[in-house]
Amino acid sequence: MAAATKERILDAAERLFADSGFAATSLRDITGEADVNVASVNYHFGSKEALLSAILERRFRPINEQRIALLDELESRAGQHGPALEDIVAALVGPPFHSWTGAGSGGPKFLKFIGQIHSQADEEIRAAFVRQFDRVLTRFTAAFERALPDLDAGEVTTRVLFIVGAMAHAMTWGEQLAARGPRAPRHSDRLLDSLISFAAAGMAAPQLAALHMPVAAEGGRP
Amino acid sequence: MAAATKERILDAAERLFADSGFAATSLRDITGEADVNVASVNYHFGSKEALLSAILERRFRPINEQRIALLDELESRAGQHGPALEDIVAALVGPPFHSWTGAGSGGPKFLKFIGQIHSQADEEIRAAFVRQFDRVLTRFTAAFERALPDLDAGEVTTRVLFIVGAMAHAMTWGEQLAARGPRAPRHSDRLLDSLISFAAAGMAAPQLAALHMPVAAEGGRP
DNA sequence: GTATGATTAAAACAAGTGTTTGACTTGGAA
DNA sequence: TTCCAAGTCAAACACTTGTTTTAATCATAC
Repeated sequence: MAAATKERILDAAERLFADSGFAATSLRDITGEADVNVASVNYHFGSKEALLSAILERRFRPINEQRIALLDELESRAGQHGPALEDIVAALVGPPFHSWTGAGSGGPKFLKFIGQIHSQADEEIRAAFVRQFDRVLTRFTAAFERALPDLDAGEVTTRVLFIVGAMAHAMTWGEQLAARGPRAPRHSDRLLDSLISFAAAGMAAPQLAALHMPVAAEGGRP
Repeated sequence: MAAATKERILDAAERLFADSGFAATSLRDITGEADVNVASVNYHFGSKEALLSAILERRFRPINEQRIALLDELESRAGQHGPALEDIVAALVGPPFHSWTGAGSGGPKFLKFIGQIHSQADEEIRAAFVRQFDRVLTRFTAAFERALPDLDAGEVTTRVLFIVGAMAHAMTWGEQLAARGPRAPRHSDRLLDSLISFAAAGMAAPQLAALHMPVAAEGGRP
């Protein structure tokens, strides 16, 4: 019964964190939903924060490993010019989406949870998350830099940030806006296709060469 | 002294909400930072939730009004084809950025606060925010639809969602990633320029006509 | 001057927080 | 059967939460 309890807590917590956020969800909300005793969270995980870490570990590790595996494969197949832009984008944003319909589990709530986490500003949560994501960001930034030699490094990082934000936002709000009738945004596979084509085009946009401040902005930033 | 207290509370709360989120920030954190009594929040605003509403009101109303005013002006100037894509994008994402350096106030923290709010999944907060933003979303979706007649309506809504997400994410995380040395993302004016050119290019991306599932996906979705 | 209404202050409120305790129940191994 | 570690449970822990109360203070009009 031990494993069952742990899993039940993880599932319930993930669901509730997705809906209400980390701080606004109490342990009693979680244990109530999971139908277990309050003390079991601290028995199995140690603390509420550690529970969050466990969720991150369970879900994001496979996702980030898949991202990097996909990128590895793309780069080994590609010629000296590196993989195509769309493929890099797909390797970056695809895994979180596929964890939806993927075998193990997840469910729509997990997409919302990803969106939540990506935008949680709490220092501790952010630290735990950045630790997981940093290697991915570095690898993909490098890949994009090779595919887009006209952009300088800072611009590439900025645009990767845009892509991740677009993804997270769509995940968090997609459900809510699905009620917009004919103007409702797509979701699932179609949403992923939209995101990939949007992000690839955005990535490939020409870099404006200091349009508004032609000279003053050229100096190094402290 | 009354006005001073109210303003001090608003400023402190905005700053702290930006850093830690709504739920994780206590009234005592706020009143401590603002150097006022705990009771003054409930005296001046009525409740913690109402304080958040007051912040939204103070900041987002002018921003959303400016967005729509800019769009009005663009459309009155433009020919029958409507305004240019970049201009629409700029009218959408410019105002929140300019509230940074703009007269009244704001400060960098306000950008982070916007990012927070845009991604808060709490039902009450979201409701208050959507109320403010819905008109903007409708107007801009219509403008984009006219500028991009090849996209269907749902796709336009989806991409507006992407843009808002990219903006919010950059605002929330930009500060954190500014320490990335040569690969640091830009911020302020440069960040806005990057966002506009990224978003306009993404908006103009060709719509994939059900690439991966040519037939099966054509049926209506339940 | 006093009276008056608005603002501030200290203290207390009940409810909820994450966490810990210690007794109780299990399921197998010896 | 006896034993023991693993797990569960109700209860309590100390503390924080948003809110309210009541008294003190303030500015200002009379």
